[in-house]
Amino acid sequence: MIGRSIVDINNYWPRHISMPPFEELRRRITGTTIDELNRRGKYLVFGLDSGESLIIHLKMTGQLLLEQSGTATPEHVHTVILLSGDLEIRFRDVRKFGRVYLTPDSSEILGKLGPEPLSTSFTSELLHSMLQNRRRVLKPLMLDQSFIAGIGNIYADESLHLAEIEPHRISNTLTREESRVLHTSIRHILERAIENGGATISDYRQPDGSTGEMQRSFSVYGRSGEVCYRCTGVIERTVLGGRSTYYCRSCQR
DNA sequence: AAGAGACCCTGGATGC
DNA sequence: TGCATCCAGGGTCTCT
Repeated sequence: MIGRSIVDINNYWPRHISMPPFEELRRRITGTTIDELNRRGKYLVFGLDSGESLIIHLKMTGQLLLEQSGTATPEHVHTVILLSGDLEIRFRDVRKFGRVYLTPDSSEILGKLGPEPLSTSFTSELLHSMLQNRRRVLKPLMLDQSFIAGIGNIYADESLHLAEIEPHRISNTLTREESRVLHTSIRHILERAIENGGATISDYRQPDGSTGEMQRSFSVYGRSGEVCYRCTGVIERTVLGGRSTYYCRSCQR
Protein backbone atom coordinates (compact mmCIF):
# COMPACT_ATOMS: atom_id res chain seq x y z
CA MET A 1 0.00 0.00 0.00
CA ILE A 2 2.91 2.35 0.65
CA GLY A 3 3.42 4.71 -2.27
CA ARG A 4 -0.08 4.27 -3.65
CA SER A 5 -2.47 7.16 -3.86
CA ILE A 6 -6.00 7.16 -2.54
CA VAL A 7 -8.41 7.59 -5.44
CA ASP A 8 -11.68 7.55 -3.48
CA ILE A 9 -13.45 6.04 -0.51
CA ASN A 10 -16.86 4.40 -0.26
CA ASN A 11 -18.85 3.83 2.88
CA TYR A 12 -21.98 1.75 3.38
CA TRP A 13 -22.28 1.95 7.19
CA PRO A 14 -22.02 5.56 8.35
CA ARG A 15 -21.02 4.74 11.93
CA HIS A 16 -17.86 3.12 10.65
CA ILE A 17 -16.50 6.61 10.08
CA SER A 18 -15.84 8.12 13.47
CA MET A 19 -14.44 11.48 12.42
CA PRO A 20 -14.62 13.78 10.59
CA PRO A 21 -18.02 13.47 8.84
CA PHE A 22 -17.69 11.12 5.87
CA GLU A 23 -17.90 13.68 3.06
CA GLU A 24 -15.25 15.80 4.73
CA LEU A 25 -13.00 12.78 5.30
CA ARG A 26 -13.50 11.81 1.68
CA ARG A 27 -12.49 15.25 0.46
CA ARG A 28 -9.41 15.33 2.69
CA ILE A 29 -7.99 11.92 1.79
CA THR A 30 -8.79 11.81 -1.93
CA GLY A 31 -5.60 12.45 -3.89
CA THR A 32 -3.25 11.83 -1.01
CA THR A 33 -0.51 9.20 -1.03
CA ILE A 34 0.16 6.62 1.66
CA ASP A 35 3.66 7.36 2.91
CA GLU A 36 3.95 4.97 5.83
CA LEU A 37 2.14 2.34 7.85
CA ASN A 38 2.46 2.12 11.59
CA ARG A 39 0.78 0.61 14.61
CA ARG A 40 0.17 2.04 18.06
CA GLY A 41 -1.55 -0.22 20.55
CA LYS A 42 -4.45 -1.78 18.65
CA TYR A 43 -4.69 1.09 16.18
CA LEU A 44 -3.43 0.95 12.59
CA VAL A 45 -1.99 4.26 11.42
CA PHE A 46 -1.69 5.23 7.76
CA GLY A 47 0.61 8.23 7.37
CA LEU A 48 -0.53 10.33 4.39
CA ASP A 49 1.56 12.79 2.39
CA SER A 50 -0.93 15.48 3.35
CA GLY A 51 0.49 15.22 6.84
CA GLU A 52 -2.72 13.70 8.14
CA SER A 53 -3.13 10.26 9.69
CA LEU A 54 -5.84 7.79 8.68
CA ILE A 55 -6.36 5.64 11.75
CA ILE A 56 -8.28 2.37 11.85
CA HIS A 57 -9.30 0.22 14.80
CA LEU A 58 -10.54 -3.26 13.88
CA LYS A 59 -12.15 -3.99 17.28
CA MET A 60 -13.57 -7.52 17.53
CA THR A 61 -14.23 -8.71 13.99
CA GLY A 62 -12.64 -6.15 11.69
CA GLN A 63 -10.43 -7.23 8.80
CA LEU A 64 -8.55 -5.22 6.19
CA LEU A 65 -8.43 -6.96 2.84
CA LEU A 66 -6.16 -5.64 0.07
CA GLU A 67 -7.68 -6.86 -3.18
CA GLN A 68 -8.03 -6.03 -6.87
CA SER A 69 -10.97 -3.85 -7.80
CA GLY A 70 -13.68 -5.73 -9.60
CA THR A 71 -13.13 -9.00 -7.78
CA ALA A 72 -15.93 -10.52 -5.74
CA THR A 73 -16.54 -8.62 -2.52
CA PRO A 74 -17.25 -10.72 0.56
CA GLU A 75 -20.14 -10.01 2.92
CA HIS A 76 -19.90 -7.34 5.62
CA VAL A 77 -17.60 -4.92 3.77
CA HIS A 78 -18.70 -1.51 5.03
CA THR A 79 -15.88 0.80 3.93
CA VAL A 80 -13.68 0.60 0.82
CA ILE A 81 -10.62 2.73 0.12
CA LEU A 82 -9.84 2.80 -3.60
CA LEU A 83 -6.12 2.95 -4.41
CA SER A 84 -4.14 3.61 -7.55
CA GLY A 85 -3.34 0.51 -9.57
CA ASP A 86 -6.88 -0.86 -9.31
CA LEU A 87 -6.36 -2.04 -5.75
CA GLU A 88 -8.72 -1.46 -2.87
CA ILE A 89 -8.56 -1.76 0.87
CA ARG A 90 -11.79 -3.42 1.98
CA PHE A 91 -12.72 -2.97 5.61
CA ARG A 92 -14.82 -6.02 6.42
CA ASP A 93 -16.43 -6.00 9.85
CA VAL A 94 -19.20 -8.41 10.83
CA ARG A 95 -20.05 -6.79 14.14
CA LYS A 96 -19.54 -3.22 12.92
CA PHE A 97 -17.56 -2.20 16.00
CA GLY A 98 -14.53 -1.03 13.99
CA ARG A 99 -13.85 2.65 13.40
CA VAL A 100 -12.03 4.96 10.98
CA TYR A 101 -10.53 8.30 11.98
CA LEU A 102 -8.77 11.03 10.04
CA THR A 103 -6.81 13.65 11.93
CA PRO A 104 -3.94 16.06 11.35
CA ASP A 105 -2.70 15.21 14.83
CA SER A 106 -2.66 11.49 15.60
CA SER A 107 -2.19 12.18 19.30
CA GLU A 108 -5.82 13.26 19.28
CA ILE A 109 -6.65 9.54 18.99
CA LEU A 110 -3.49 7.89 20.31
CA GLY A 111 -2.48 10.34 22.99
CA LYS A 112 -4.13 8.54 25.87
CA LEU A 113 -2.48 5.19 25.21
CA GLY A 114 -0.07 3.73 27.72
CA PRO A 115 3.40 2.41 26.87
CA GLU A 116 4.07 -0.21 24.22
CA PRO A 117 4.77 -3.42 26.13
CA LEU A 118 7.45 -4.59 23.67
CA SER A 119 9.35 -1.30 23.58
CA THR A 120 12.73 -0.99 25.29
CA SER A 121 11.39 1.82 27.44
CA PHE A 122 8.83 -0.54 28.99
CA THR A 123 11.02 -1.88 31.76
CA SER A 124 10.21 -4.05 34.72
CA GLU A 125 10.94 -1.09 37.01
CA LEU A 126 8.52 1.09 35.05
CA LEU A 127 5.77 -1.54 35.27
CA HIS A 128 6.34 -1.92 38.98
CA SER A 129 6.06 1.80 39.65
CA MET A 130 2.96 2.02 37.42
CA LEU A 131 1.35 -0.79 39.42
CA GLN A 132 2.29 0.83 42.71
CA ASN A 133 0.70 4.10 41.67
CA ARG A 134 -2.72 2.49 41.21
CA ARG A 135 -5.04 0.58 43.46
CA ARG A 136 -6.99 -1.46 40.96
CA VAL A 137 -7.87 -5.07 40.28
CA LEU A 138 -4.99 -6.33 38.19
CA LYS A 139 -6.68 -7.99 35.21
CA PRO A 140 -8.99 -5.08 34.30
CA LEU A 141 -6.02 -2.74 34.75
CA MET A 142 -4.03 -4.77 32.22
CA LEU A 143 -6.90 -4.34 29.75
CA ASP A 144 -6.95 -0.57 30.28
CA GLN A 145 -5.29 0.74 27.12
CA SER A 146 -4.26 3.95 28.88
CA PHE A 147 -2.27 1.82 31.32
CA ILE A 148 -0.52 -0.44 28.78
CA ALA A 149 -1.35 -0.33 25.07
CA GLY A 150 -2.19 -3.49 23.19
CA ILE A 151 -2.97 -6.20 25.71
CA GLY A 152 -6.33 -7.87 25.05
CA ASN A 153 -8.47 -10.27 27.01
CA ILE A 154 -6.74 -13.46 25.88
CA TYR A 155 -3.21 -12.26 26.46
CA ALA A 156 -4.01 -10.71 29.83
CA ASP A 157 -5.21 -14.11 31.07
CA GLU A 158 -2.32 -16.00 29.47
CA SER A 159 0.25 -13.54 30.87
CA LEU A 160 -1.18 -13.79 34.38
CA HIS A 161 -1.14 -17.58 34.26
CA LEU A 162 2.45 -17.66 33.05
CA ALA A 163 3.36 -15.25 35.85
CA GLU A 164 1.45 -17.37 38.40
CA ILE A 165 -0.43 -14.29 39.57
CA GLU A 166 -4.10 -14.27 40.51
CA PRO A 167 -6.16 -11.90 38.30
CA HIS A 168 -8.09 -10.40 41.25
CA ARG A 169 -4.94 -9.13 42.93
CA ILE A 170 -4.81 -5.41 43.65
CA SER A 171 -2.13 -3.75 41.56
CA ASN A 172 -0.19 -2.07 44.35
CA THR A 173 0.17 -5.31 46.33
CA LEU A 174 2.52 -6.84 43.79
CA THR A 175 6.07 -7.26 45.04
CA ARG A 176 8.96 -6.05 42.94
CA GLU A 177 9.67 -9.67 42.07
CA GLU A 178 6.06 -10.32 41.02
CA SER A 179 6.14 -7.22 38.82
CA ARG A 180 9.35 -8.48 37.25
CA VAL A 181 7.80 -11.87 36.49
CA LEU A 182 4.63 -10.25 35.13
CA HIS A 183 6.71 -8.00 32.91
CA THR A 184 8.64 -10.97 31.53
CA SER A 185 5.41 -12.95 31.07
CA ILE A 186 3.58 -10.21 29.18
CA ARG A 187 6.48 -9.85 26.77
CA HIS A 188 6.89 -13.58 26.35
CA ILE A 189 3.20 -14.15 25.61
CA LEU A 190 2.95 -11.24 23.15
CA GLU A 191 6.11 -12.30 21.32
CA ARG A 192 4.88 -15.87 21.01
CA ALA A 193 1.46 -14.63 19.86
CA ILE A 194 3.14 -12.64 17.10
CA GLU A 195 5.34 -15.59 16.10
CA ASN A 196 2.23 -17.75 15.90
CA GLY A 197 0.31 -15.29 13.74
CA GLY A 198 -2.26 -14.40 16.38
CA ALA A 199 -5.14 -16.46 17.72
CA THR A 200 -8.06 -17.55 15.55
CA ILE A 201 -11.07 -18.41 17.68
CA SER A 202 -13.50 -17.62 14.90
CA ASP A 203 -12.97 -14.51 12.81
CA TYR A 204 -9.35 -13.45 13.05
CA ARG A 205 -7.23 -14.01 9.96
CA GLN A 206 -3.69 -13.09 9.04
CA PRO A 207 -3.27 -10.64 6.15
CA ASP A 208 -2.93 -13.55 3.68
CA GLY A 209 -6.22 -15.04 4.87
CA SER A 210 -4.73 -17.90 6.86
CA THR A 211 -5.68 -18.59 10.46
CA GLY A 212 -3.47 -17.79 13.40
CA GLU A 213 -2.13 -20.65 15.49
CA MET A 214 -1.70 -19.12 18.94
CA GLN A 215 -4.98 -20.66 20.13
CA ARG A 216 -3.16 -24.01 20.15
CA SER A 217 -0.89 -22.67 22.87
CA PHE A 218 -3.52 -21.34 25.25
CA SER A 219 -2.86 -22.39 28.83
CA VAL A 220 -6.05 -20.99 30.35
CA TYR A 221 -8.16 -19.04 27.85
CA GLY A 222 -11.28 -21.02 27.00
CA ARG A 223 -10.16 -23.98 29.12
CA SER A 224 -12.65 -23.80 32.00
CA GLY A 225 -13.18 -27.21 33.57
CA GLU A 226 -9.93 -28.56 32.14
CA VAL A 227 -6.85 -29.44 34.16
CA CYS A 228 -4.04 -26.90 34.50
CA TYR A 229 -0.91 -27.83 32.59
CA ARG A 230 1.30 -26.69 35.46
CA CYS A 231 -0.43 -28.17 38.50
CA THR A 232 -3.39 -30.40 39.31
CA GLY A 233 -5.86 -27.52 39.54
CA VAL A 234 -8.90 -27.04 37.31
CA ILE A 235 -9.17 -23.91 35.18
CA GLU A 236 -12.04 -21.68 36.25
CA ARG A 237 -13.99 -19.06 34.37
CA THR A 238 -15.17 -15.92 36.09
CA VAL A 239 -16.07 -12.40 35.01
CA LEU A 240 -13.79 -9.47 35.79
CA GLY A 241 -14.37 -5.99 34.45
CA GLY A 242 -17.20 -7.43 32.39
CA ARG A 243 -14.96 -9.86 30.54
CA SER A 244 -14.43 -13.61 30.72
CA THR A 245 -11.43 -14.41 32.85
CA TYR A 246 -9.80 -17.82 32.94
CA TYR A 247 -7.29 -18.77 35.61
CA CYS A 248 -6.02 -21.54 37.85
CA ARG A 249 -6.93 -20.90 41.45
CA SER A 250 -4.31 -23.31 42.74
CA CYS A 251 -1.15 -22.05 41.05
CA GLN A 252 -2.01 -18.38 40.47
CA ARG A 253 -1.58 -16.56 43.76
C1' DA B 1 -10.66 6.98 41.37
C1' DA B 2 -12.72 2.96 40.27
C1' DG B 3 -16.30 -0.48 39.51
C1' DA B 4 -20.81 -2.11 37.59
C1' DG B 5 -23.77 -2.32 33.90
C1' DA B 6 -25.70 -0.82 29.46
C1' DC B 7 -24.68 -0.32 24.88
C1' DC B 8 -22.82 -0.78 20.12
C1' DC B 9 -23.64 -5.31 16.45
C1' DT B 10 -23.95 -10.06 14.12
C1' DG B 11 -23.68 -14.82 14.16
C1' DG B 12 -22.58 -19.29 16.13
C1' DA B 13 -23.48 -22.65 19.74
C1' DT B 14 -26.54 -24.62 22.92
C1' DG B 15 -30.80 -25.83 25.18
C1' DC B 16 -35.73 -26.77 25.11
C1' DT C 1 -37.09 -27.48 12.72
C1' DG C 2 -37.91 -23.42 15.36
C1' DC C 3 -37.19 -20.30 18.91
C1' DA C 4 -34.90 -18.31 22.95
C1' DT C 5 -30.78 -17.49 25.31
C1' DC C 6 -26.01 -16.90 25.92
C1' DC C 7 -21.55 -15.77 24.38
C1' DA C 8 -17.66 -13.52 21.74
C1' DG C 9 -10.96 -11.27 20.69
C1' DG C 10 -12.96 -4.18 22.24
C1' DG C 11 -14.13 -0.01 23.97
C1' DT C 12 -17.16 4.02 25.54
C1' DC C 13 -20.52 6.00 28.37
C1' DT C 14 -23.39 6.79 32.51
C1' DC C 15 -24.28 6.10 37.15
C1' DT C 16 -22.81 5.24 41.84
